[in-house]
Amino acid sequence: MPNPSSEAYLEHLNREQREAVDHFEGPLLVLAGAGSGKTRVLTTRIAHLIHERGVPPDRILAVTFTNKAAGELRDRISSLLGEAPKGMWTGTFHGLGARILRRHAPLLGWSNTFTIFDAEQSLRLIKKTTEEVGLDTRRWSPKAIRGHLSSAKNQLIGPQQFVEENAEGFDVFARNVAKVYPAYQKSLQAQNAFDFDDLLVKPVELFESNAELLAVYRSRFHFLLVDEYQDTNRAQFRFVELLASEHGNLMVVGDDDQSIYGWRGADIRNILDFETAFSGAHTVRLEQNYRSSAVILSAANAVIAENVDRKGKTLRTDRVGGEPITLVTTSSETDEARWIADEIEARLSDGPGVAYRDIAILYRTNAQSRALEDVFRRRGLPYQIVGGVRFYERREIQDVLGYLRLISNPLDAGAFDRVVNYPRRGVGNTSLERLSAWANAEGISVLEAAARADEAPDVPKGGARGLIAFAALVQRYSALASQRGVGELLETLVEELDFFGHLADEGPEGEDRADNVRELIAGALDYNAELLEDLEGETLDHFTELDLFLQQVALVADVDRHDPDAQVVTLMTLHNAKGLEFPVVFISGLEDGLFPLGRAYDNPSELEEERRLFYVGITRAENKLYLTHARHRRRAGEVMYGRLSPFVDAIPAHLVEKVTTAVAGESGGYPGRRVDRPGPSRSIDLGMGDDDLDFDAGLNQDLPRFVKGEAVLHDTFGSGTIGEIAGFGRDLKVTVHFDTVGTKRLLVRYAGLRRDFD
DNA sequence: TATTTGGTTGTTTTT
DNA sequence: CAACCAAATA
Repeated sequence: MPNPSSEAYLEHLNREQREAVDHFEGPLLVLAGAGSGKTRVLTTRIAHLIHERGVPPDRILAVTFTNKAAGELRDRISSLLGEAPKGMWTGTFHGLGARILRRHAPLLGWSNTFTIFDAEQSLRLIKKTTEEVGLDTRRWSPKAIRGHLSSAKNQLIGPQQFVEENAEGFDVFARNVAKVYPAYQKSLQAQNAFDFDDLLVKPVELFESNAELLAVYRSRFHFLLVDEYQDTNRAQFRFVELLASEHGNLMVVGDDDQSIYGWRGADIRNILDFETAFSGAHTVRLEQNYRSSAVILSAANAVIAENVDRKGKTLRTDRVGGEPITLVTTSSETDEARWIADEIEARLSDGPGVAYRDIAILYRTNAQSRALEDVFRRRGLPYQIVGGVRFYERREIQDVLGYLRLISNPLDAGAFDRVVNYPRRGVGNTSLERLSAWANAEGISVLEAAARADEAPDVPKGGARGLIAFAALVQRYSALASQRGVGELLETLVEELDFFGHLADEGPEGEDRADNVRELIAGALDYNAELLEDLEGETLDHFTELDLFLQQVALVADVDRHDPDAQVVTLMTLHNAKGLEFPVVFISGLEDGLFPLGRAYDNPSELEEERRLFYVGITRAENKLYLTHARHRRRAGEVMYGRLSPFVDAIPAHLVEKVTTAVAGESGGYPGRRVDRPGPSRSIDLGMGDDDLDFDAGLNQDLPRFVKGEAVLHDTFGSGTIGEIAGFGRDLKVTVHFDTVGTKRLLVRYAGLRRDFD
């Protein structure tokens, strides 16, 4: 958008958008359909508040769903205004919570330099706590306990209340959680740590118990804006309510049809009941879509219309027609991946217009990325995976971060356990157990105890030596942390510990791990603390750059690391795709049981949430949508057979063009209709029916024919060459010399061999 | 104390 | 088919 001198920017808005932007005081609900320009509305309204209404930027608080969105919001407002909105707070609920707690944690009994435990760390602590209260962690899975704890927290149920309600209840599981919860919370505090959920819960607690402080924040933030409001949970609602109920200057933007976080406590009623919660609310509906083709939009509308629990709206577009949606039947996940790769290559070589970065492949579960990744890697197709095995959760990264955490927070027991014997210092379990017993008896932290390990009774000599050296190292770096930047600190540390040397000893994987550590160091060197706390230097003084770096590490999401400008294809889960858009989108794995997941059938509202997720996926696409499914797929080590997802049935047949891959067409099973792959840029006129998917493939029952010396691919054994051929028909056997796993004799019928064209 | 092994477990989705 | 963990060993 241009940089306007006065109200020029309003001209780029449609009537409804303008209405929202013009709204000044009082509650406002913006029901914004997918692709309806809500980000533009949000940014323009903030700019408008500042520029036209004279609201000082530091009176504004804007909550976004990701850190990246917060950054973009800031940038766009800056370019509208011609200067940065100084003093405006933007961030995720978690980020803002952390920011508030950084200032006031002492009021709650934590210190300002608290650590944020990520999901991994809280899981470890939960496990430890569960054991300590005498429960068997095999019977009571820490993950399940974490889930319950998290949902309790998200409903603002504290340990005390939870115990009151569940300790005597009939639900055994809840009774056990009631044992763990208070102990867990106590341990967090003892380590001066908050978990993710605390970042939402504790600020609420702070405000509820401290009227003066609440008053300060209420007047500080005279205007609140919340994006993706449909995905807020109870704690987030309360946070917003506390700040906004008095002045009522609250704008929320959301789409009930895109609510996909019910499983983590998001309450769709927050948006459905907004008008009752904030009386006098004004509502604006944005139903004009500027993103997708008419074909894609009709499909999206048809899919979401099947849901019952919704406010109901229909997206419109001025665009007409568009490329048909391509529905692809493939044989297996590898076949699916291969077809997708072929299609991408075909589209790209077809001419200009589409680039790698215009393409996204979406899936329901992270595990599905593997098959795609394998094929892409072999083909040399550039890609980036968002999510999955998270960068910061990788073992080697956790090891390095463990040191940093301990250096930053000497009370962090989890970090201590993690790194005390890595690299090896001769400190084993016996040493640690005796040490921690002694630490408890003395009432000192494990790190202090380690420093004086020679005073502790029965700690083996070798162990004690290692412990003392370890503690000395940590203390030395703690002192260093206030003088050096994180990057430098990290470089020195990795050097001193000879991290790369140890990784190299681990074999080929070590090289990848070393690369990851290098990337982390590069990130740390790049890190600039001033950017994080873009204002209000007062808080900066209390913390080392290391503290702030660790906070940032804990709060960045996978999507935040997504680079939309990189010339690569993007692979991610549908959840991560929320809020993004791509000219070309593949939604893969559309099998009944996978998407929707089988267990969603237990509960109508879960099924509706899955359908919303599908809707979110469809509406990410601007020009072309592919839906792919595989007849069978390996899941958790087992072969799963799945019919086409029933979600696809809702899409009117005339919008869809069906394709079956060569492999799927030949390999028997459920023969489908074969259609040649359409030219990439063909456009259909809407209205031509083409419905029959069924059985006319009887002639293709025979198996693929192989010749001696031919290159073939096997799902698990990889590539190889055909040797002897024996038998015929159903009993056709071949000997295959595989490149990596040697020679195998296989029954062609079961082997799923494919010709290797690469 | 360190390493190996065998068994178990699990796949939704994430800040 | 993994990754992860507890128990058995060197």
